[in-house]
Amino acid sequence: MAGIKDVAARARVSVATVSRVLNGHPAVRPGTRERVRAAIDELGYRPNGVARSLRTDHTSTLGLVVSDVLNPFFTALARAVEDEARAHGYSVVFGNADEQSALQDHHVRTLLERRIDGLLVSPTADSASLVTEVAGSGVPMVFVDRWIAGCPRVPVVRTDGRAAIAALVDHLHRLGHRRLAVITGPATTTTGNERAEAFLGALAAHGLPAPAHYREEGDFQAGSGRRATARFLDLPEPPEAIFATDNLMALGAMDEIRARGLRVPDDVALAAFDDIPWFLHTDPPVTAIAQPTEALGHGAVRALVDLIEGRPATSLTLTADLVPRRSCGE
Amino acid sequence: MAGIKDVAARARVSVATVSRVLNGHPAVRPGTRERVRAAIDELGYRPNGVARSLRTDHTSTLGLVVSDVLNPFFTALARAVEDEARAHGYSVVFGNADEQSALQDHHVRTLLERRIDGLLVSPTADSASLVTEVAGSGVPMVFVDRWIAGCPRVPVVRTDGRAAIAALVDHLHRLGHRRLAVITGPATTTTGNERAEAFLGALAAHGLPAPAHYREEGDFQAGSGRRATARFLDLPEPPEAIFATDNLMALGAMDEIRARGLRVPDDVALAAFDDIPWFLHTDPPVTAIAQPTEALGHGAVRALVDLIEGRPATSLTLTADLVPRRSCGE
DNA sequence: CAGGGTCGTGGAAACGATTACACGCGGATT
DNA sequence: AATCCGCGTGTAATCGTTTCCACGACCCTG
Repeated sequence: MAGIKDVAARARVSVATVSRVLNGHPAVRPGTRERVRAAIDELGYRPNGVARSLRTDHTSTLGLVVSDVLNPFFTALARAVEDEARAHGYSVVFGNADEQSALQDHHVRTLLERRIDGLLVSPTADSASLVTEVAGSGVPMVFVDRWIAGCPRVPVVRTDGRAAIAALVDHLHRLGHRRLAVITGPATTTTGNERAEAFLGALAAHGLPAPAHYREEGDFQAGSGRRATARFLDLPEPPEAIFATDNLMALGAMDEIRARGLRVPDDVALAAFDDIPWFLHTDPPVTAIAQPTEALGHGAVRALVDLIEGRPATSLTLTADLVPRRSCGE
Repeated sequence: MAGIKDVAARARVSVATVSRVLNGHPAVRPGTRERVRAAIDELGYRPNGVARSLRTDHTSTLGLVVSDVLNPFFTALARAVEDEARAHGYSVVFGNADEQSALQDHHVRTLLERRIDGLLVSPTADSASLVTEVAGSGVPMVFVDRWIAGCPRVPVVRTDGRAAIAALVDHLHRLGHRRLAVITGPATTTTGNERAEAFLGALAAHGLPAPAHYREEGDFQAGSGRRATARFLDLPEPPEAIFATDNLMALGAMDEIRARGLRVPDDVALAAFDDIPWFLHTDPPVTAIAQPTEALGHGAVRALVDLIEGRPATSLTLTADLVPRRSCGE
């Protein structure tokens, strides 16, 4: 492939001049600029970003490590991140950790070797990971959705679902449900903890019981939601309502409920954290807690870009909304 | 950040030796290797992939440009691609074209500048795009799912849905539906055309009518499915069944049907191309044509890696299966 | 008309790795 | 004993850019 030297030769200028027109440097005579442009077109020259990055020490690339691409929440987030990043002149390299901390480390490592300018992470569990180490190392980084406690210098862009969860428990209580169960995320994720605690707190506020067997830990994937639901339904006194702390576990819960020939909400009510388009069309439509996913992605990128460009970056906490549908009853 | 020189100094060897242990070159005395390893750890050294890529002229990176990340089919594909790529030692940079050819070009351009080793594209419409130009330029490239006619040297990894579509028309016919409508993809996409033609062909084989007003062109996004369905339902004699050629347009169709207070399948039957987990839980479950998405992603990466490593690459055509559910009737 | 700016351009030194080549040393071969 | 070979290591060129500095031409000012 043609290099800058070839362009220079063809345009009868030096490589320095070619570089200048490439980068929009003003001190180039219009005529010269035209000659260079022409040479570039004729040769089909494309600047070598690798060489440029080596020289300038930045790659115009952001890394985004999410825990599960198949989760519609994260794909929506990824899309929002990419849009905002592009608006700032960055591209995005994605890594899918599949909820495994080893895979997460793998991606962080390769992203770092690629010398991305900044890192967006929605950390999975295990805080003994590379992420903690990197957090201290000066690489611009921001947590999105989830975070790791004890990384004080890393901004967090997330949504606080506590009010919405309280509203959900209100809603369930008003519909007459008293035995409420929850499928939490891994105890090692912040979101998992926060959502579970908010739920338990809301139960207490209503004077509702919160026995240990009405709480199962899942891993944010459909299979675990299904298994947790099976254990609930096997109880001598199964819950009247189940709250899944993410959409995939809610999907698994529906699987199990349906497999047993039970009906939502008549036999058991269901609600989920994270709203997604499909919830409108399930049988019945699922009441969910909607995060402002786009704002989350945009805010995270803005914080990261601030950090990269040397401005102070701010954490950002958004709020979620309850979207009642039929899956909890009338 | 520490460089190879710092490591060399600390281990009291030359940079060449450090490079050798980095790359597993055998001709290093075990003792030396150990000293270097220790120095690397102590400094927290991470090789600079940018410099390495410049020197070696490869980046161990593949580019994947899909038309819509929010489409579950493509996110499943992306995941399969990433898995297989990782198994071969490559990482993947994704670009989301959002069905816009300008955005697609943008991504192709930046990927090329980043000097990715190979490109996987599911091209959107517009064949006058950069993609066609690149196809001829010697950059390893393979088309996945969709392709562009007239790029003879670019392998295509895709699924042939014709048999499954014929089976679907059989299925609909057997259930008593006679007035069948189709929402196609953009005429400029190969998949859009193939699916529409297969459907029309199957109608003809059954002696069913195929009036022009039973065919609407969508853009593979939910909104267009909804609008097309609205036009169908406004017809004096609306169709008895609607076939959406992708899952998002099917979602839009359900939106519209439900908004009018009609029921699936009693008032109108619905089927979709591309099966996704949510279709099991919609009301009613929708019959779909399932592509072997994983095999598609894996096959595409293998073909691309073959190309990159100088082996002959082969096109691959898989087949799809009809998964009957309740949305077409009993 | 001398001195000082500005403007457009070119020469060459980085950036951080990989790798061809050279070298010194010890053991085996003759 | 002379030669050769292979092993472990170092020196330095190289990849394709950006960018600092220098330089000549020109214009302005005093």
